[in-house]
Amino acid sequence: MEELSELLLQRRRKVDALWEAGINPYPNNFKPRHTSADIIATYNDVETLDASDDNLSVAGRILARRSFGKAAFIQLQDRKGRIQLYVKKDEVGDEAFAAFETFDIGDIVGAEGFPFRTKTGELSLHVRTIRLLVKSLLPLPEKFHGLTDIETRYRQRYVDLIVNPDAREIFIKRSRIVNLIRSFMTSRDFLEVETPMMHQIPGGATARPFITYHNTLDMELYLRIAPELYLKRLVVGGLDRVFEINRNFRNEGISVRHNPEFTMMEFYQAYATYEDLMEFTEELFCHVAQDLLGTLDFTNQGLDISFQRPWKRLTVRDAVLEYGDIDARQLDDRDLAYSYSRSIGLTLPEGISYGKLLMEIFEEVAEHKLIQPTFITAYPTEVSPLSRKNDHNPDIVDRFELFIGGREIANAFSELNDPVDQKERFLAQVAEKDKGDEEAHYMDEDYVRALEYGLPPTAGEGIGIDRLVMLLTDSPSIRDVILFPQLRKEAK
RNA sequence: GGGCAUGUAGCUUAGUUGGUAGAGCAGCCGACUCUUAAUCGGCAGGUCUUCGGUUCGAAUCCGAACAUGCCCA
Repeated sequence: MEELSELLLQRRRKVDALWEAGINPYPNNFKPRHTSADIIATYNDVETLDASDDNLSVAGRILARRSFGKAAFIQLQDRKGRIQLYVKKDEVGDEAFAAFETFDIGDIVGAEGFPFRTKTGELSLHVRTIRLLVKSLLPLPEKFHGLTDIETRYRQRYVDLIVNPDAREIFIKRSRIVNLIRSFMTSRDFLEVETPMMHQIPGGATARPFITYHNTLDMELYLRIAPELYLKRLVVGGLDRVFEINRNFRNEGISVRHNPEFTMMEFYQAYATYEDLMEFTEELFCHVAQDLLGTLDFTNQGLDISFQRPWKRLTVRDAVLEYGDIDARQLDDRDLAYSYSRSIGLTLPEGISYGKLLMEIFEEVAEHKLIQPTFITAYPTEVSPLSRKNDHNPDIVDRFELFIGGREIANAFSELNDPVDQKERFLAQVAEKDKGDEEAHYMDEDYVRALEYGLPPTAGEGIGIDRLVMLLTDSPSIRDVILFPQLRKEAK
């Protein structure tokens, strides 16, 4: 038997009393014809409301209540916002008013009435009828401070959404951002597709996968770490421009920038290069920012950020030279570069390859300083097993990553479409895996077979949607832009 | 995985040197027909995250566990 506090028992007794009086506390026969925003939009600028005999109806949750014996104001919240209701005993009748007096903050009600302005000028609904639609059993957080405990905000996001308008606003903006991206892609003649989330061979990224199991097929499956290899199979199949906005899963640490499942848009365009995608990315991001924020200049965590084009472009090497305390002669010499890595506090394996060493140094000295949008190019071939080698220098690939606010936001490259080269790169990855690198790529024979049929020259890109939303909503943690972020089991 | 911090009523919190927990909001009862954190009077609400230790005595000191946050890996 669950022990309930007096507070909770009181609410349950109210429900029992309703059932005993023959009243269903959870009816579903009220259809609101208006929202709070409809009413404000229609009447806010109307001078004289007294003569209005419009009959409006709204439904929503009671957030606050100010009673005066035979009349009361309540604040109602619906999906569009909040509106004040004025309930007067003379207007609704003795019986309905008596019922109204039992309503609690948190209850959901339906009301009909006419618009009017209070003495202080607030547009409100003068209620003719009001009734209970849902009896709430749990008390809401207090009205002034709201819910601030961050753990409860994540665990009980439904409460957060009720009482914190800022939280609601972030998720409304998130939806708009995704819609803007989708319509932009569609307007450029990209086809939206859905590829498998459960992979027999996890591929397309350097990451550890989650493993699951299919009973009937009696086999292990991996939650996808990226859709890349499937999307490129579609380009082989003649779907020359495709995109997918969906979840990826990576079995790695959790931080303010990482959630085990996160949303990525990947897209592939045949007959394009990674340089074309830099232009494309600038256009896409500017389109989204302009529509969402009305500007290309905004702040993120106290930093001024500008999307004004063109965006800076730097090679990995030049970024290290610009932001690190090392000159070209040292950086280009493997042993001197290794010494430098030690001097800045990195402890890397003695035998680390030059490419990996360069990337470690880049991440340490440059990444967090890339505040304004910056395309970093010329990645080492060995850390880019799916990218096309540069025509003039086979040690680097035609790839960029986009950094904004010190965070990686996107990753793109001209695709490796030489099946022989691809097979060799997979074999190199398998060798790394055999040496104990759990993040190294798996061999995917079918993907190589697809390339043997011929992948058109193509460029592709992945954009981290959660991080983009963080950027555009000025959110400090990825958990602020994911409705239900991953947490440990709740303590009892 | 490591370091630091936090955990008190439904929510937001106070709690001094160790002496058996105090408030605001929410709730309940009462008054009030234009409030905006409404106001006024009264009442009730606590296994101080959990387990163990020190002590005559622990919310407070010590240890461990659990959860969360930040930083690092």
